[in-house]
Amino acid sequence: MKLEDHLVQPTFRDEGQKLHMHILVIARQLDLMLRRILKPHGLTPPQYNVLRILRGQKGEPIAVQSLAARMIDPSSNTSRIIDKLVEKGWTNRQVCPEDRRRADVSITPSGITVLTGLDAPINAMLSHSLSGVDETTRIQLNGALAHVLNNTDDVIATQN
Amino acid sequence: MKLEDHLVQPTFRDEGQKLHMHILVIARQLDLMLRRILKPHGLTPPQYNVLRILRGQKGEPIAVQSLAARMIDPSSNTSRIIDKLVEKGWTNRQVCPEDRRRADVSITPSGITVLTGLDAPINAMLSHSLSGVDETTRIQLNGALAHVLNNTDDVIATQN
DNA sequence: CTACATTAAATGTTGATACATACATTTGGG
DNA sequence: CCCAAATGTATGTATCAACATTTAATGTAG
Repeated sequence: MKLEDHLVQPTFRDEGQKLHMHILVIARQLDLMLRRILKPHGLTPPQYNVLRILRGQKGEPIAVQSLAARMIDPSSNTSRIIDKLVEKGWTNRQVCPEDRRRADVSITPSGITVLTGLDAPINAMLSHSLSGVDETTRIQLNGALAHVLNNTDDVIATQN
Repeated sequence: MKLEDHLVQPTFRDEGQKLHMHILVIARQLDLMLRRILKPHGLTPPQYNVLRILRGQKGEPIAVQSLAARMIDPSSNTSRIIDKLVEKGWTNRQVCPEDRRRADVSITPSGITVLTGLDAPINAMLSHSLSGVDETTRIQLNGALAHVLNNTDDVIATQN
């Protein structure tokens, strides 16, 4: 199904507009697919994102703000996302002894287990979404998108 | 700012993973920038999306479900999004005479005015985000992303 | 014509999100 | 040592979204 069919639109003004729409619609699709895989496990995409980061820490606890900086969606509600994960027993949170403002977060063995079960279906989904896009094209895409990301950063930054 | 800095991650497993992250992070950035432009006007991105579609109808009313099909984010809350726009006097909604289950929606002159004022800043923002990406590259990107979109559709469709 | 299914839209409910603010703790200048 | 500013996290609030259900209108089989 082409982008035009997705948006029931015969043509786009130019390649730039089409590119924006492609990015927005694909991001939306990826999010939807991820949500469907996660839902039976009681996880949302941001929660999954946090668990992935914690697993990457290999046992090293991490402060909430460092976690937020690594998230795809660095919302200001990282605390509440962690709340949910703690409730389910997938993460630990404890006040950092050196700086009692900080909260150290880490993943539990049970959290690792959940992630392990999700690895296969999620990798399959992601890999399927890129099937038919060869390595050279992937590298080209990343190169161009790095440029776009750099441009958007300008705007975001000047308004902070 | 590179993707690696955004996610405070030294490297990515492969180009595919990087591509996914690029798409998700850029979509997030575009949404954030759009939100910032719209907020002073009391609009959210989905509301803006609806107004754009209605303007594209050039006066022709459209049913709620057709509207939903054209939206970037075809949530099931199109009714409530229209509620907000009607409250603000930017759209009309009236029962369709031929099929009284349907509700015909159209944009008001005041809605057109709001959109007109937004055109310049939003086009500037979008065009800036793609600056430095030449036409050839844009076409290549769209070609590859059309492929990706096609792949994700498989997954979405088979689960409907 | 009635009964039942189907369609279109609206709404109830629950949970998540953005943004602003509050609270607690630490830091650093005087 | 004290207090103002900065920092790290949590929470209040309003909005928004997803999903399920409801209401109303139309289509269709017998």
